[in-house]
Amino acid sequence: MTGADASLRALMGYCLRRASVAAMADFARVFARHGLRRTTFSVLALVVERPGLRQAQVAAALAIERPNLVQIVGELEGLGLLRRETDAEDRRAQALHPTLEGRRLFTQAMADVAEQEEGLLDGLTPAQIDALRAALTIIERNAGMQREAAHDQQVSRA
Amino acid sequence: MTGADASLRALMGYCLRRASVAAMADFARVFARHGLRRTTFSVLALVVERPGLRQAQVAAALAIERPNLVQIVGELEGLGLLRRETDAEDRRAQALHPTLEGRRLFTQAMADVAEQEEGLLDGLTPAQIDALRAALTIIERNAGMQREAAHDQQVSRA
DNA sequence: GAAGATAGTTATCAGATATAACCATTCCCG
DNA sequence: CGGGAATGGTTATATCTGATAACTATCTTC
Repeated sequence: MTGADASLRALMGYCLRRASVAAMADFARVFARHGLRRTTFSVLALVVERPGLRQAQVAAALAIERPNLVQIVGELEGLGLLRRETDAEDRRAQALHPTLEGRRLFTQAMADVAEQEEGLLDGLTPAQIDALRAALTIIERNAGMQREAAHDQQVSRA
Repeated sequence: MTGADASLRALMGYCLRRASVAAMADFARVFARHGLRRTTFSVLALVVERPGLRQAQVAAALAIERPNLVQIVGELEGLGLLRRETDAEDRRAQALHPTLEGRRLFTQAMADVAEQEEGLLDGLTPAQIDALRAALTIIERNAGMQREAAHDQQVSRA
């Protein structure tokens, strides 16, 4: 019963999702070892890289809906990995700053994640890896553009 | 605020997921135009390609849990796109056969999906596309192997 | 200063996926 | 042959993720 999904394998979307789901399952275990989830890891990464970012900016950068980010940031704050600070210039905004523990834990988690990635990319040359990243970026952009176009259509129809 | 996620972009897993999520959102709209969802489309594809497949075989091929497949097959059956037939050789098993309407609708849906894919892969050469598919296959396999290894560890620990 | 936009929050919901338990049937082996 | 283990399908349920609507507080604009 090998290759029953041959016709689906011809679709890049299918390959993309199967690879993504399989890879995410692996990463989830790595995140869990550090008490994180995929989303909390991503947010922490962003906050460590760019301290002072506001929640809305984090949400936009990671394509997370703001309401969902509230819970994620709350979890990270509860873990003592970051803290919310009301922005002095705009008292509506919450600027996010990593704690020392947040930076420390992120460094460790990122090292683990990188190691996991090595195993995931085993069998690919550096050139192939670069090409893969480039291709994925193009796909993401194309998808976004198609979605926008469809949305525009809807709007103009209205 | 462009490129706030630069350090995450260095992770292939991040690029993979962003691309996958964006692409799936597009495909979902295509599926919906035919009254399908991603999972029902996949199952229908398999049943059209390999009539007579049993549910457990479909579930294994698509990495869907059997309980979840029940609902999916039920939906397709309700739409009149396939029918369940108790297997003569094993009266526990349900062999799945596409209806004429099922084949017809799948052909149309697949054409639409293929067209969507073209747009998604815009800017990639055929060689790049082949390389991408190959890379995704390797990643999926690597991920599966790492998961198995981790699982084996757990088992031997028990 | 009023109207509208924006940041964060709350509550809620929809969807997909995973788990446990159950019945019917088949397989395997003593 | 008979009985226990394994398998196929099903049901019910839990979980987890992401999406939407509506609210408050604050800021912006005119």
